[in-house]
This record gives sequence, structure tokens and C-alpha cells, in this order.
Amino acid sequence: MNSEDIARLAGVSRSTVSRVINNYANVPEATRAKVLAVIEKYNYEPNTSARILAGKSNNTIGLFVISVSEKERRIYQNAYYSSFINAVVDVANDNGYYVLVHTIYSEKDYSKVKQSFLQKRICAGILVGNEKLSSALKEISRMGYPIGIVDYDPEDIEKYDLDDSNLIVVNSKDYEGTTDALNYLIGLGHREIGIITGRMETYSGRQRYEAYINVLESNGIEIKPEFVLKGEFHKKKTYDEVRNLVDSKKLPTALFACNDDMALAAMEVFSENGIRIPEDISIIGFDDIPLAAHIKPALSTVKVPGYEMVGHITELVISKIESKVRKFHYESIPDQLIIRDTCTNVRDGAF
Amino acid sequence: MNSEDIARLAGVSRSTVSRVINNYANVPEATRAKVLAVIEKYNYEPNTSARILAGKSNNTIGLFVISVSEKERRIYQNAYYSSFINAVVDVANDNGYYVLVHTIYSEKDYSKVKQSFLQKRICAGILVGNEKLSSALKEISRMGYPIGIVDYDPEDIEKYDLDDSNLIVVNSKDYEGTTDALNYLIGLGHREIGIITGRMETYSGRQRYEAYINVLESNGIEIKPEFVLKGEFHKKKTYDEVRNLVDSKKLPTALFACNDDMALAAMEVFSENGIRIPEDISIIGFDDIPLAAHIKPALSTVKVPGYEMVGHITELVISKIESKVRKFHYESIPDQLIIRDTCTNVRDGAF
DNA sequence: CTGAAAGCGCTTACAG
DNA sequence: CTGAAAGCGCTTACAG
Repeated sequence: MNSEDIARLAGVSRSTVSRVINNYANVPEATRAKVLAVIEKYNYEPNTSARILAGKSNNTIGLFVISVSEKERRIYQNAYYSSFINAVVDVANDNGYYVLVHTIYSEKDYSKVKQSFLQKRICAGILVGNEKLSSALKEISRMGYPIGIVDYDPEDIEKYDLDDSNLIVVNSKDYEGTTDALNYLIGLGHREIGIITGRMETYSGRQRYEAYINVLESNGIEIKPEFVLKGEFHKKKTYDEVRNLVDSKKLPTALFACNDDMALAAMEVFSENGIRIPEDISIIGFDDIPLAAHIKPALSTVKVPGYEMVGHITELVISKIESKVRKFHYESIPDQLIIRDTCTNVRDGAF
Repeated sequence: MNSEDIARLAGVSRSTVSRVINNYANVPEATRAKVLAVIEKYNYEPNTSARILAGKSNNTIGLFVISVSEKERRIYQNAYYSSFINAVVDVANDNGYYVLVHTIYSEKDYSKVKQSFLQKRICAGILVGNEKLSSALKEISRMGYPIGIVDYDPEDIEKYDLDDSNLIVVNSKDYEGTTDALNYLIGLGHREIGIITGRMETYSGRQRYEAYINVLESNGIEIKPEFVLKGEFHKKKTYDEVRNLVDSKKLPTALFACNDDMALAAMEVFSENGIRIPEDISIIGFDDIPLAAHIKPALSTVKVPGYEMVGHITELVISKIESKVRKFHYESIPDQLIIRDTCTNVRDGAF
């Protein structure tokens, strides 16, 4: 069943069938109804490849989920990501777009992005993932398609010579979120504040660390290298770092973890060692993963609105596809401090 | 840049370029190298739509994530699903396939499946989701494309008149998993065993319930209606049901929850009411979501190998695409009882 | 308002 | 081994 069949059955030409399908204005209602009836009756749907080849948009957004640092190829383990995929698909589908999902596990896989464009499979791309985006990004940005990136340093655009006219960058306000968390801790009287850092290959990892340094310094609090634990956003790394800290017998009174996974890992180690939270040490995380509210004690954290952020970038990408305006768009979304049960006034503690 | 440009640049015809791209045997090495060099140099990738239109497979699998019962369109909240998407994408990408992800939130959305086939966007479909699959499935099964379905009653195939020659159904062994969990509880001395049921619209929901009934009966244990709580796989519903149970002052000594979310909800309610787990009541879940191992006490449960299950069905679908053998394939994957800290011998308890 | 025809970029018998 | 040509199923100027 193709447009020619429909045309014959409706007693018109393929041109007219096409006009009906594409909602051209200059088709009399009677003709339109006649054609529509045949289309309906035979359950006809135009061949997508033919339409694209003839000049229509493919209406497909590529979603590239980058995870070059994970050993295991289990992105979903990271609760962070699953909401991203869902957000893109929801918003795209609502707007009549399809989404092609790809995972990127290595530097080499970046060629998949370029390839998808070159093969004309997609008309825009959204990149999410926790790694420094490779140099491949320069090339990708220059292909002329709208590209949405989540968690990217806007200064890197110039630094890596990207073409920003096709770029949409949406970040969460990690610096401010971190500042809020730290000020909260300081307000509770803490002066010995440690950090479990994320991956410095990510913008959010760097921002959270920088905010830590700056807030402490501007409050006249000394930054002790032994209280700076390198967690890399991973639980495994964090276990080791926190165990070392515990072994050193010198604990801070509060610990700021750059994500909830690491905060949880730290809590486990403390719990194993009879160190009470928050009595012996306060701890605060980042992200607000579902688990955070459910563990005991419930984890105080900084909520990153992941679904909203990614849903929003999807809307921006779609409007860029349709508007043809080529202009850099940057946005950052506020985080929210969520106070639960893992932080307490330093004077109430055992120290 | 198209195949004609490449042809001219390489001094051959488009036919030869095509033969090189498609790895035809009858191209001399020298010619192949010459063409490849030009392709490489200009970063040429053949236009996908043109290839498909000319007869190539679109190499795209549609992944339809069904969630008609959820109020909120947040599939990812269900930890269950995110691993599914990831599994399909990983396996498909590894085999050179693309995946188009769609969410289905209403009965009406099922037309998206049919449409995607009719428009020739996809050459196979995988349906995952927690609802009774609609009657649309009959039509979909008859379109002649391989369809993989997770969690579907094989008896419904005949009942709903599906064409099974294109079907691949993969379930987890819910009945056996439930039996294991219940036998474990019975082995601990429990005779007062309640259940929080899932959605009866799902095969797994029904299987788990049926196994509960049968195991109890075959052990001569009375099934008390007041111990059958209707949780619908949802936390909210479960809170209400468990509160009612607690208010009734008549608790079973053990509770089998048809998924971990509901087990967790029950634990929260018990905890609020000073009912200790496992001392006052044993509880066991189903699924083994990441949270299960991390809450205190750690939840005993039946692990469903979701990623493996869906990865496997993806492999089966791909081999069906490529083999052209049309024959029903059914498989069920064993679950695994995971004993952690929420169940204890009934004699040790406070009852 | 509508049809004939060109064209999108490939693949693949067909003929040599 | 290789090229000319038909054909895949549409869309869209073009002409009327």
C-alpha cells in the first residue's frame, strides 16, 4: 500500500494524496475527506524513508548517553541517568519527535554521533553523561545540527573551539547549590568540613569542588588536604577513601559529598565503624536520588532537578530545530537544599 | 557529498561505490582500496533513508515502554525500567542496530507501535511494561514483524488470538520465585503469612498471587482474606493497606510483598508504628531493586534478572530479524532468593 | 485546485 | 569485474 494505491482508490493523483497528508491549504474539503477516508480504510501510513528522501525532516533526536568511566556498562545503575532518558523521550514524543538512544562507552564511540548525522538518521543531538566531552565535540558542533549538552563548562566552548551557534548548554547551578550546603553546615557551627570530590572531568565535579574551596576560604576556614577525599563520583573509590579517613582517627565534624552515591558509601563505612550520623559526623550529599529519602537516617542533600533539566533542554533543542535561528543558548537551573536527618549542630555532637 | 560524488572522485561508477560499501565479493582489492580512500577522505556516510528505500533493512528496533497505570509520567521512578532500556540499547548497539524508544501512557498510544511499523521506521519491536497488553497487540502481532514481549502470559496468545509466529515472550519464573520465598518463610516456622499483591493486570502479578495461594494450600495453611493486601505494585496503595492491617491489631508473622517497592512501603509503616522487623514481623520482597540491599534492615527478596532478561530478549529479536524463521519462542528465566535481614524464625519473634 | 514529472540518494538485477 | 538504468515511495515546484 503506497501513495499511488491510495491515489487510485480515491480517484486522484499522488500529488493530491501528498497534499492531504501534508495538510496543504489548497485542497477542497470534499477532496480531502475522500482521500482521508481511503487512507483510513487501508490504514495507510507514508513511508518515512521516502518522505525524508524527498525532503521532509526525519523528526528524530539522537540521545547519546555517555559513560566512558564506568567499568560496567550499566548506566541505569546510576539513578541519575534513567530520568534523563525518560525526560527526553517524554518531551520529544509529545512534540511529535522520535528518539534514537545510543550509549557511548568509549572515546571511539563518539563517532556514532557524527555517523548518525552524516547518515541523516537524526536532525539534532542531546548529549548527557559524566565525562569530559571529547575533542570529537568540536567536529560535531560544526556539523550544523542543534546539539544540546547537559553539564558542560561554557568556557570550554571557546577553549575547545566549538561552534557555539548550534549549541544549547543546560547545567544545574552546582556552584550555588554547593554554597548553600556549605553555608548550612557552617551555620550549624562546623569549621572542620571535609569533601568527597567527584570527577574533575565533569563540569559539575569541578564546580562543586571550587565552591567548596571558595566558601571555606571566604569563611576563614582552613582547607585540610587530609579532609579532601577523592571519590570520583563512585562508591567503590569512596569506600577506600573514607576507610583511610577513619583509620587516620582524625575526622572532620562534617562531610560534603559531591553526590549521594558517595554520601551513602561514606555512611556505610561510618556505620561499620560505629561512627554515628549525625552525632559524630554530619554528612550531606548532592543529587537527591530516590534512595536518599529512604535510608536511615534520611540523607540531607542538594536536589538536582534532572528530569526537568533534561526535559527543558529537549524543548530548547526542538525549538532550535524548528526555528532555524542559530544562536548559542545557555541556561542554568537552580538546585534545592533538602534538609533531612544527617546534619546536626556541631555542639550537639560528640566532639 | 553523495555516492555519485564519491564515484566521480574515485573514477568509478555509483554501482561500484555501492558494492564497496556493501562489501560485495566481486570487487578487486585495488578498486576497493581506491574507493575506500575517497570515502574516508571525505567522511562520506551513505544516506540511510536512501538505503532503506532501495531495499536495505532499517536496522532499527522499537522499544516501547508501557506505563498506562502510572499517574505520573515518570517511568524511571520505577527502577525496574531503567535497566530495561539500558539492556536493549546495549545489546542492539553491539549488534549494529539502532533503537527508537517510545513511551506508552495510554491505550491510545499503542497506535504508535503500529504506526512505527507502517511507516517503516522499525523492523522489530520490544514491549516492556506493567500492564495487560491491550487488544492492539493482536493487530501488532499480525503485521509480520518480530515482537519481543516481557512479562506476558503465554496462554493469552491463543486467548487473544495473536499470531505467535512472530512472537518472542520472555518472563521471569515468578511462580517458582514466589514458591522459594514462601517455602523459606514456612521453613522458618511461619504459618500466618500475608501477601501484598501486585497488579492483576500483569502476568507476574497474577503468577505471584497464584503461587501464594497454592503454596499455602499445599502446606495446609489457611489463607485469611484479611492478610491479603492489595498493593497494586504501588507504594501509595500499600501504605493504606498496611495501615489498615496495623489498625486491625491482627498481624501475620510474615508478609510476602509482590515487589520491593511495596515491601519498603510496608516497612515504613511498621517502623512508624513501632513494629520491629524481623522481630515482630518478617517481610520479603520481589525484584531486588538497588535500594533493597541498602536499607536497614536489608530486605530479603527474590531477585529478578531484569537486565539479563531484556538483554536476552533483544538478542532473540535480533536473531529473528535476521533468520526469517517465523516460529514462536518462549523462555522463562529463573529468579534467585536473596536472604538478607528482614526474615527470622517465627519462634525468635515476639509472637 | 490538480496532475505530470523531476528528483531525493541509494541498491541491484541486467547486460556485457 | 563493472557501468547504465530501473526502481524504491515520497514531495514539490511547475504548468495549466
